[in-house]
Amino acid sequence: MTEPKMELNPRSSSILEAVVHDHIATAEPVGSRTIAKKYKFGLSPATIRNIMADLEEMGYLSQPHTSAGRVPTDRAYRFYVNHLLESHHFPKVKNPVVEATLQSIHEFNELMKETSVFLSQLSNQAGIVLIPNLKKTVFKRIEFIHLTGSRVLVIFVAESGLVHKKTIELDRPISQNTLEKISNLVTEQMAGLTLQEIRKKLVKMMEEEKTQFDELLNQAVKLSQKAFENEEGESEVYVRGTLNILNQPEFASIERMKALFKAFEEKSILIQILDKCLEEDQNVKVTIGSENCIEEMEDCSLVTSTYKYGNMSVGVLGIIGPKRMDYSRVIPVVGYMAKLISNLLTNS
Amino acid sequence: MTEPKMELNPRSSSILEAVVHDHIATAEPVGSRTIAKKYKFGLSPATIRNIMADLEEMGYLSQPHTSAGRVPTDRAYRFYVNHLLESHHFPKVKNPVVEATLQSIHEFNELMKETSVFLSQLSNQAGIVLIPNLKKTVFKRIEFIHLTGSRVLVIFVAESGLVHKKTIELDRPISQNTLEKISNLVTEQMAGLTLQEIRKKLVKMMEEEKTQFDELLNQAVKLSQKAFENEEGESEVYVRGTLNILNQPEFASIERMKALFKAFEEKSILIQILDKCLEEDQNVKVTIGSENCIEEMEDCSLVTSTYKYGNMSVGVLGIIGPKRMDYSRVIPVVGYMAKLISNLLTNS
DNA sequence: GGTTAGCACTCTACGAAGCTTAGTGCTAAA
DNA sequence: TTTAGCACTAAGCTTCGTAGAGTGCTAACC
Repeated sequence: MTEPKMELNPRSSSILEAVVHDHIATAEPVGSRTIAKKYKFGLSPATIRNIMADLEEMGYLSQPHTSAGRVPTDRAYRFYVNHLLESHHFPKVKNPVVEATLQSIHEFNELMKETSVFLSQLSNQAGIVLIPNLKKTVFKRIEFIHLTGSRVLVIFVAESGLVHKKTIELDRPISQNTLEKISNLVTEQMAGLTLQEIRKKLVKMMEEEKTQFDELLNQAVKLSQKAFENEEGESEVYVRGTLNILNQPEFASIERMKALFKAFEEKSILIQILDKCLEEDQNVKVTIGSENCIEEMEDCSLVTSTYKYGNMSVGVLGIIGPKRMDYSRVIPVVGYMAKLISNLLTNS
Repeated sequence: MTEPKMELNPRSSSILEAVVHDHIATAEPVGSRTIAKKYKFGLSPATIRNIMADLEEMGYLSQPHTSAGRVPTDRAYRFYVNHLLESHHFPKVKNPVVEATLQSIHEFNELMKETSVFLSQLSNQAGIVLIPNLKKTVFKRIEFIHLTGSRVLVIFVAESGLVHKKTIELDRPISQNTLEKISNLVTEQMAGLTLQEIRKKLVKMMEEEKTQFDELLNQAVKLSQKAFENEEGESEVYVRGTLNILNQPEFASIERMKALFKAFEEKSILIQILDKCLEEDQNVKVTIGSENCIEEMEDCSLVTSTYKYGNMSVGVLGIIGPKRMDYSRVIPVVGYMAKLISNLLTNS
């Protein structure tokens, strides 16, 4: 579906807005009489019927059945979001409690978990946060800690405050003392680099190491290799407040619900969608219904925004709810939270 | 409700078993005709009706309405689990794929997450795992790592392999170098102790420190205090495979579902129940319906077992599903997984 | 005395019929 | 171009009747 060539004239556009607006409020198909009564266009139901018939022909509205009112299509929501919502009419969002609470959390993952909770509470939808994966990370420290036997815990600390841990298994035990030296050595070499740069550097170090044999360096390279292998893909996502969605009338049917919860349980689906948002890196992005290409979620919309560490977008946060959501309330919430988190990450 | 004084005679008992068995299989109220036909007692429906009426009087069966068949009560399930299931008839559970997969996971939390997935898959119910909290932990290393400014990452490593992290904020920055020394000092002092013992030791060290002033020791004590404060209560629980429960006919009603998912989202409810299981520390424990005292879960049963590190029970794993579940299949699964995890934790 | 056949009774589930209601499309007049 | 009017449609609700499953009770049977 492409945008229709034919422009909507102002009157049709207003009617469409009214239909979308009313449907968002009531969750019911909207009839011509309702529009005529509630919204003072000075037109009779008959006229509005004609216009609605036109809008249906153009693909903006559809009828569940012959004698029902009209329901907005995905295209209608898209038009509504792109052309009818005016950002200067958005309510200002500012919540001191949220700000204070988030400021008091020092642990990165805790911060993000709490963020997803607030997103869901402020929007009355489900809140989602995609945690930065290591690809986007500039490392600050790499720490090796001895566990049991030849098992070693690796702690990655990113400049952004993100902490990631991993366990690796060696051929033979290494003492905590040596591990400390290695930690410092590796950190010295790798601090300030991204995963990709570290990979390159590792190759280079291996070659150097061949010429000038150094036991410690040798071990350091080996450990780093184990530490950094298989570490690109891992993304994590927090979803909170899914109950909010359950309360929406459109998910009263068990089958819909199941499909949706399947998508939530299979986090990989969500990650896939959110990764796409991260790549596109828009301010606040709205993905409506089937635009997200996941069958289970064709009744849902996402409102997302990337959040930044410094100048780099490192993750995505937002909300997920039925297509029929109050975009004018939700969009500023997501924008607000993204800015808030970006500030918190960058200035701390 | 206490156990009834009056013993069930063998015939009533068999009939009760048949009713429970059939209801588990069909999810429908069970009538006298069904029992007479499917289970060859050599009795007519009328006789069975009489017996079922007796069983109802004794509180083992109930009727949804006058002309429906009978449904087992909680007491019936309890009797079934306690007296009618014979563990030597349980199917043997052994799954090489599960064993191999779990063996290959080195990270504690990953291991537990995967365990909850396997629990759900093997039982066709929702799998749950309660992670050990620090109360039950014997510490092995405590590591302080410098983050940004005066922020310090604390890594707790338990003997069991459990790794817990936390961020603390100091009055003023401390260099990584000093932190390393403090890490070693604190580890030296605290290794092998439990949280409670560490608390005691900290008080003692504070007093000592007053008499013989030592800058490093001073800092170490301060950091430890911050690290160990507010760390008792935190429990974590993994729930996987909730979709399995959605497919059970008794949760076809939206309202039931919502109640259940509310309980799942509010992890604190689950933690409360599981903590109780941990205290009681039975082998495999079955909690039926209203026995768990949580209104939202009165249609559910839990089958749980503690898992051990060495001789100490440190956590709980199990499954959660409708009361009407196949206990004879589920109980051995939980037992198997508990043993498997205990072995993995202890011998590694 | 326990067991069973028979029968009246009860309640639910299901479907058809009928009514109401919301909303449409079309036509003809303003 | 707009509007009033009207015929039409489909869904939802209610009512009613029926079929079916299952019970409890009684009386007969072994």
